[in-house]
Amino acid sequence: VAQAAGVSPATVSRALRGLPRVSAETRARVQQVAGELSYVASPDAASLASGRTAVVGVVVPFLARWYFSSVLIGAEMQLRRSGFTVLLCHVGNVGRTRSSLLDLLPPVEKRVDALLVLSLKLEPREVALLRRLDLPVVTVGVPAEGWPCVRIDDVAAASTATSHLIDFGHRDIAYLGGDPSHDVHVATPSDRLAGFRATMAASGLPVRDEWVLACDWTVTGGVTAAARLLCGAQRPSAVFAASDEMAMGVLHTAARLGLRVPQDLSVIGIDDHEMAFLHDLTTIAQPVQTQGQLAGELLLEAVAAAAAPSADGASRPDGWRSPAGREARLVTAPTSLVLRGSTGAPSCPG
Amino acid sequence: VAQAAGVSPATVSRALRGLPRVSAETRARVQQVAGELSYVASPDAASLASGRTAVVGVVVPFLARWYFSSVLIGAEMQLRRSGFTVLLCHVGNVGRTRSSLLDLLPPVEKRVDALLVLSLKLEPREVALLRRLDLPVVTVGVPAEGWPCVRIDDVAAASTATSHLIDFGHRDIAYLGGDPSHDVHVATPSDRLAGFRATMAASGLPVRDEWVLACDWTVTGGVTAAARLLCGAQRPSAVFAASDEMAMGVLHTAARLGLRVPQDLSVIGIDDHEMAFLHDLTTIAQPVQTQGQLAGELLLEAVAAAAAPSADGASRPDGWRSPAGREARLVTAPTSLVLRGSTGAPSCPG
DNA sequence: CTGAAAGCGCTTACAG
DNA sequence: CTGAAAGCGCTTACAG
Repeated sequence: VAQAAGVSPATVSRALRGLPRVSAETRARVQQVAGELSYVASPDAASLASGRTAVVGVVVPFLARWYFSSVLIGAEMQLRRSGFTVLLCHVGNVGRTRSSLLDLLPPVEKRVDALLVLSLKLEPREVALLRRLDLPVVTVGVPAEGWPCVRIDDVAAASTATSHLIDFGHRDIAYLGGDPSHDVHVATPSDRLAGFRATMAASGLPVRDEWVLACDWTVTGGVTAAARLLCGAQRPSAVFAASDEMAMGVLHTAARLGLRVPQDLSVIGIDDHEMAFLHDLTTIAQPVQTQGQLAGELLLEAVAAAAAPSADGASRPDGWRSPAGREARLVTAPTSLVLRGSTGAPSCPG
Repeated sequence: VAQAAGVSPATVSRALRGLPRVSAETRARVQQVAGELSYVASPDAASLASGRTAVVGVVVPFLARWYFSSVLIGAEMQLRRSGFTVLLCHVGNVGRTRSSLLDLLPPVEKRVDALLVLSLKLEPREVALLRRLDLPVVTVGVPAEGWPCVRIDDVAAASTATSHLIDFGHRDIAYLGGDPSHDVHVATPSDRLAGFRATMAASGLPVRDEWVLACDWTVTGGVTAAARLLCGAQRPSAVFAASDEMAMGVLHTAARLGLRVPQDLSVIGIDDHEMAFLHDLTTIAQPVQTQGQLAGELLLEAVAAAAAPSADGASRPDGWRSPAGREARLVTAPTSLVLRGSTGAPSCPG
């Protein structure tokens, strides 16, 4: 350590961290010496002594998908601004099953101050683990277990998309988005399906079971699902895909089948994926990176609250605590319809 | 700690880590108790005491691009297999400049055993910092400073792509890929441009300066570069884009201009991006995730070597060390031409 | 094979 | 405002 600079380690510690009880003069000297030696405090020792790590674990199921990597970026930038670093917890999937948080978290749990969980469907044992860890948790995409959450209004987004198709005169509309029961581990926003169904019902339109397709949310998933959907004798005049990646897959299959878009088939997605414009895809845009940023803020708040619970807890009568502070914060990001060329009126309505 | 289990902390430590000097019986008991208490050793304390952290920092310029997130996944999975965790060092870019490793590394440097650097153009001061840190470093994409590196043979890949176009009869070929001097911070594989030039020269074809375009390696970058390229009076009959994302942008612009592909314009890229097939894009495939995995392996080797340098160093005469061990390992991943519909013979050759 | 002791590099009350 | 002391939870030689 840099005590060779003339003072005690305690003073160095205080000076470098900007704590109050140091004279300006001493602080300046310490800072200068530290700079010259390019000294950096060891975070491990600091966290051992202080109990805080300044690290946040981010649990993410698919690092390589646009949505997840974008959320991650947003969160990372926000957290870094406050001096936090991101430790990756990639829930790589092996075949149809994914690695469990039960295996993933142990090397991480004592190294982080909080956990950010992106759209993961948690098993009961995983939830139990998370609770036992007693770390602040924030989720993105789908509310879970009463933890604070950042997401969009999936019902409204799906409703907007569905209405858009209905307004064009479509009646035979298919939905691609994953029957929740089929999804192994990603917590799909099942509200999107609910929004679709509700909007169809409100317009007096039937939803055919064969036209509600489970899909793994990837481009290739969209390709194969669309093949099933569009090759039958009866085919819909429009498809609402719950993600742009699936929608792109649908467009690809439609093109291979010689279907004209939007005359023979309209397609709408959700996301406004960075490549959606290449396919002239109409979609519901959501601010993905911003959601990550908001999640980062929520997490910072949660860490602060966990660090100083006595601030407004101990000083008040016991009953006071729960009513105000306990409400799980639910932040809803705005969405908007992005009109492009993949939707239009059906060529032979009805 | 779980010494409530009957033995000393030292024994617990040895038992749980599988060290030799413990009886099978004791070990079993300790493991059981630890399991019941769901005890996990604190990595911070461990690293403080042992000097090893089991964490690797990954420096990545663009988290949201397919290439980088795929490499990251590959590396992460490989590292996790050996008990290592990934700490993210995202070099977010602010406008035309990026945040410096000088700011990024301090919170990370004492927390990691090694550093993986993905295609980043390092400034002299950053290189100096990296050297001073004395951590094992491995790079991906572009060899740097003699550190071990995983990449593809960029010259060969570019040569294959260029030859492919020439074989179709193209003579007027443009290159999109970033003049190295224009690139602020990503270490573009300038070998690709070199490979292009060499192959053109070998066929006696001229390379026009206006047809070698700097580009930021994104889809939108490809769109705008192509607009510049294809609107002029003189336009090439083929474009070789150094990445699929740029190539997709070119295809988009070509379509808007009413050019037929491949009759009016052939386009080839490099990557075999997961969405390349949607655009029927001919390309040079590279195994991206695998490269990440290989980089992870190299990093593990480097960590092991750093941990036990005396193993074959101290026991030999001094001169022995350098010759054999110092060679920087350079792993080259294979590439292959993926033939799709975006390339063909020009409609009016010559 | 096992335990007692020292120490990793910080931070945190506690005295001055 | 500053320093001396204890301790964070492990690991590592060193004795038994």
